[in-house]
Amino acid sequence: MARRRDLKDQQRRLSAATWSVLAEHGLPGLTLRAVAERAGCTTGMVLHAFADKRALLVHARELLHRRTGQRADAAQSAGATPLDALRSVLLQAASETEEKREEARVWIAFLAAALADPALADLHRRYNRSFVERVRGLVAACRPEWSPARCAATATTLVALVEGLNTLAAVDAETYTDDAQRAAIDAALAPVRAPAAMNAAGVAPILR
Amino acid sequence: MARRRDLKDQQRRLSAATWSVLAEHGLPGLTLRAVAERAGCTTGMVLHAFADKRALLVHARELLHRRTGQRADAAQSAGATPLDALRSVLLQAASETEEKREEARVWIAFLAAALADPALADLHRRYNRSFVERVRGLVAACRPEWSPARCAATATTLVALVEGLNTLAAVDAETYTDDAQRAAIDAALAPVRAPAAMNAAGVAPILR
DNA sequence: CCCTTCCCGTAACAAGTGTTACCGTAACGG
DNA sequence: CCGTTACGGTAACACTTGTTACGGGAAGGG
Repeated sequence: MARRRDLKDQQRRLSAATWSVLAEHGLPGLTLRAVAERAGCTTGMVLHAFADKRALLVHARELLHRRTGQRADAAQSAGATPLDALRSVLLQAASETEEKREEARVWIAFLAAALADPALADLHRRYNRSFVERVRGLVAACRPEWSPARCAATATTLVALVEGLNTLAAVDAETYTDDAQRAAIDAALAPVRAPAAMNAAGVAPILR
Repeated sequence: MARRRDLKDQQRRLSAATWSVLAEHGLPGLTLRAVAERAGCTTGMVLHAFADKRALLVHARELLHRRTGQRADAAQSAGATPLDALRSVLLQAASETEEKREEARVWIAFLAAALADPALADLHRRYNRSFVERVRGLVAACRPEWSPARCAATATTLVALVEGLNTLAAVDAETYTDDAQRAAIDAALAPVRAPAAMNAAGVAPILR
């Protein structure tokens, strides 16, 4: 026995290198050699830590979800009221900072890769649904009188808005500034905030 | 002089083939040979119609925008009232049908390519801004009393929602059904529909 | 009918890809 | 202090990529 390695740590480091390459050179620039160089090793070492390029992508995708999930956990538990928690979770998931915008670029690259790789597509679906589920729970906590269907619909809407903001801010940060994103999220939260929504006639109905 | 060709038509056909390949095999599967095969010709012919692979991508992106723009024009002019027009434009831009979801996949692939190609990124920004501008005009027509800033903010929000719906529906059509998308858009249109929005305290302020 | 003129398919090219096998080497156990 | 063993770097592999050069052949004009 000699010279044991920390496989988990290597995989973590290589996943981080994958994010970095994706953020800088996009999906077409993601080669094993680029990842290796970014991680400060060789392609041989990469394929000793992962069986495949796909395995590397899958692991990097999983780790990205875990990271964003932990951040969402923190934001959620930091909110005093359910509404605060919901707002924090949504804002934190959007692209306020340049770092977040970089993460959005990585997310888009993974999404594009998922369109060609069923395994990645499965991950994307699972992770996005867990995010929707988180938001749905928070919406339900904010408005206990709402029907489950209405909570679910609101959650999918909010998630779509946030991911849309991320997607567009990744390429056009000028149009989708952090202020614009905050305003969009607050506007979308209005029905959750208000004691009752208004219909087209201006009458406030009781929605369940 | 002999044997003249219809260059424009060739380019159109090749752009269509590019969309088809992108929708089916994603960005990694977009090779000149795949495009040529889909178009029923050879790579030589492709590179006689376009100087470059990038030129092909740019042209295909431009044509995609023109097509969606024309569809938006039709939806817009079909609406009897400004609100109808706005709603039609947004719904038509979302992914109601499988054909639209395919288009969304193509859009995502172009977006991912834009993250590695400044020319495509420029196109993306320009096209997205023109869409925001279209929506902004319609919002202003719906609510003439709103300030330009409020119209603009509402427009960016609506566009982000629609593109988010497209993005998520492209991979998870089960969660983001056409009904869910319609509900999301209608919910987001509520403030435009209602004569006045409500603030957090439930009081209806006059917003300019 | 021939001849010119322009297409476009063929096929080669060099570069870069993921992947594999191999071997030097560094570190641990005795 | 040395031998063993796993680790990881080297380098080659087969393949695909975008791109280029060239030649056959079809269509039009005279």
